[in-house]
Amino acid sequence: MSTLTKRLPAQELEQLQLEAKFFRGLGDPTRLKILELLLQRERTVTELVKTLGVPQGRVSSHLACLSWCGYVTAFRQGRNRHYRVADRRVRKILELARDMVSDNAKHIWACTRIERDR
Amino acid sequence: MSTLTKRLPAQELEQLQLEAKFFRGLGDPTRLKILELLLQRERTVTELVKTLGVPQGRVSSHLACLSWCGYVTAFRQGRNRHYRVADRRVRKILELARDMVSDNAKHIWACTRIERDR
DNA sequence: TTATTGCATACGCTTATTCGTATTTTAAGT
DNA sequence: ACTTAAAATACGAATAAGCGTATGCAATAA
Repeated sequence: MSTLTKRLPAQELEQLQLEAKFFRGLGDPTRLKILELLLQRERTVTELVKTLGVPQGRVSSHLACLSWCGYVTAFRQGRNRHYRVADRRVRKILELARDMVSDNAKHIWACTRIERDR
Repeated sequence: MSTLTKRLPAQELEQLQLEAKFFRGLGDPTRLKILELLLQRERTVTELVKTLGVPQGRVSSHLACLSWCGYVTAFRQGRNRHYRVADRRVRKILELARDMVSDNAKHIWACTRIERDR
């Protein structure tokens, strides 16, 4: 638990923790790839599993995570559960990030405080 | 290491990993608070330490992280090292996120796949 | 109702990330 | 050159997050 806890008003702290958690939702390559696929078109879990080549359980977990953070929504249709991107802002935020990353790729790559191969 | 490794072209995988890492750079409340302070105005490490109430070493580490990701830049002036936000897009991305978070606060809070009190 | 398909969740393990604390490096000021 | 303020880095301990595997659950179809 961060030392911030002791210095910031509870409400502000909570807001920061929430935002941090929100960003961590985007901090995994599999989840980013899922979002990319869902930005193309809505998909079922099974479709994602097939495309990604990642075990079904893990895909579901990642989807749960994305859903909690508000990046995607889901609905049932027949036997399947369809996922789609929840919000226009998702595309915006990803584009902004991609922009910045391409400007700073070498730097980020060199950073040792966050591991790379994940 | 994610299973994606085996299914994606190396270059695309690397791009995703880079972006994920980039977002994880924003995935800590202390770093978000630092950015918030730097968006107000440029500051030295010592000033940040005083304001945050966080040990100096840790502030420096977080700054290093933010710097590698391209969120901040620094320059020396006299004895001090001044940090500032590197890019207009930083403010944009944070505002976008704050927007989305305020729409989804309850959901994010309930997510158990990412811990909250950090 | 039973079987089956599609999806969500659980659990132990491994790997990342942060923290606390201490130490080292850097370079300005004397 | 020497001192010292300012900042960066190191290291072990603690916590978080991801993975593989297995199991549970729900709803449709038989």
